[in-house]
Amino acid sequence: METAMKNAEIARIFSEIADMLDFLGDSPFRVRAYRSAARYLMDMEEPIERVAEGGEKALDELPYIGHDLAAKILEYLATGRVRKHEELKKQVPPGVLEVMRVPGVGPKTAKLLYDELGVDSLAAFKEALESGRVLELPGFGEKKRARLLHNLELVEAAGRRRPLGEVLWVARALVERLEQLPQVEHAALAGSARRYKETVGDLDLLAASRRGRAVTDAFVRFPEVDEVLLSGASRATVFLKTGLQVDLKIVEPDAWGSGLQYFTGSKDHSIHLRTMALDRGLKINEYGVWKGARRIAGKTEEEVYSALGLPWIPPPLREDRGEIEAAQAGALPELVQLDQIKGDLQVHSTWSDGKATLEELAAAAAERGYAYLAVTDHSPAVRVAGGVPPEKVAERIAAIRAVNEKTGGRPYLLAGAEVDVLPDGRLDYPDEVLAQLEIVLVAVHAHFSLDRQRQTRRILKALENPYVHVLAHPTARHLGKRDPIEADWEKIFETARALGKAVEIDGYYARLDLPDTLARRAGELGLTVSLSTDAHAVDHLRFMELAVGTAQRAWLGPDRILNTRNLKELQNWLEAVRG
DNA sequence: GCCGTTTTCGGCCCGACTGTTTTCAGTCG
Repeated sequence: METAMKNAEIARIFSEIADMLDFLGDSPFRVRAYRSAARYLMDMEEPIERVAEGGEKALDELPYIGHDLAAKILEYLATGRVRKHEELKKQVPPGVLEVMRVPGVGPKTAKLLYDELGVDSLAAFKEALESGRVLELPGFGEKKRARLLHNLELVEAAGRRRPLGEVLWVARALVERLEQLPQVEHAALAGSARRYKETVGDLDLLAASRRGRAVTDAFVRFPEVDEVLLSGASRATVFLKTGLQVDLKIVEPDAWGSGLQYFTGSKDHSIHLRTMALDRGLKINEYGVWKGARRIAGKTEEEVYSALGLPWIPPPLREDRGEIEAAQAGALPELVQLDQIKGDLQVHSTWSDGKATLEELAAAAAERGYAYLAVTDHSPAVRVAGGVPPEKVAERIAAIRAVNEKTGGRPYLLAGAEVDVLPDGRLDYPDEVLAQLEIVLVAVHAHFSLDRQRQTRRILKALENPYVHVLAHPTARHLGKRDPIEADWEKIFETARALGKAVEIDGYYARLDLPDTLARRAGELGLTVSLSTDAHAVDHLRFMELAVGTAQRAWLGPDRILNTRNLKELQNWLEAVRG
């Protein structure tokens, strides 16, 4: 399988260059050029070194990459560094970039904080906010101080945790590399990433080998590794060039199952299991299940669970949220699987802010074996997203139909929209426009801070519109950047249920919205759940795996999921909603 | 720094929101 590790490394360098230029007051257009290139590199699945085989010319042909950045990519691939990046780092204190990551702090504020108060780290920023020293600065008042303090705490709470989707594919690449080592019998991703937890602090990898030292020796020499924290016979901890911490543990092949169980966690789940074991006169550790000095299980995870009289429990359920009791009762839920998904129910095209044309989306969906794809471009209120004005909707629908004509409807593109919910709950398209669309999603994109009551009323009103099918990314959160909006979800779910409408799990890696716990509640209340990627580029379609992982963490089975249905069934459902 | 039925320099999205301000700067999307 292809891996795109270098893409992430170069993206990080370009993104840091952008931040530093921004701080130094360079041209905002140059800053944006670096940011766009970084984002493009992160989005692309093809390894950049593969493109680079075609030389500077091939790189130059990529969007957002011109003569200059092509040269910098080649420089990085040849030397492992970019001179401009190194030079800027001498001019900008590293902590300043952290401060700029606090929402509400841009380059101007960061510069002011640094020049006037010497703020060069998050800690110094926090001190300046708490002591009130910031109030000396022009443009700073009490409200701003309080807001920035809150945002700082948000960033701190997110800590070094990263969205799962930022690291999952990196993890897979490392696992493959481990599997190729001759001393390694198996390798796997463990930890919270295996459980599809929305954010991960570090990566936990497990390898089975009789020669641990040789494995860690090889591992710390992987080209992605920047710094080695420790390396021994049974474990190694490193930092990758992307700043990500990776722990590798090695167990004997006979202990593979117990090692995998132990390092997958969660901690609460494992503690619960160990307590159960003690009640039966057994002991569990990472080396096996023990009866006295005799090992009675450990080669596979199935064996470990079976030793406790339990069926194997899928990792996304392992949070000690009732899964062990359910397993004991033989009542583990059937979970939806990625290969049961027949289509993606929220994607954006070049008609609004997507990077892919309708034709490109159709081709990418066909490649994934999808039967259908809902093209749901933005409505005009989301200005930054180039929303489609109502008078252009008919033209857009015609363009979608034309693609279906051409492809024979394989996959079938549904003419949809992601319609903004205005602050008072009215929708951003009139009913006669909504009526022309085959699928209508509604979503909040602004006015996040309405109080709970007004926010709830706003969403209920949107759901009550007879043309609406799905409430998309309901909480509007952005991992590590924006809190979920406050609303009475119980009431919203009950209303959606009564109206026969669906709620969404948006699988875009920075959203994962509904979050797992709310999605579980939605499932318990009998709601239909729509899975999507919110793709703005064809490569984003891969985030369906994250939507499915989140659905699994929410205990959702295929019968709860709207897009496990075939096209005809989906169309029947869409029509039935409108009565 | 990218891009171009403008091929070579000038344009690059720009309005809403917030908090602070007496008319606006900074940030965000």
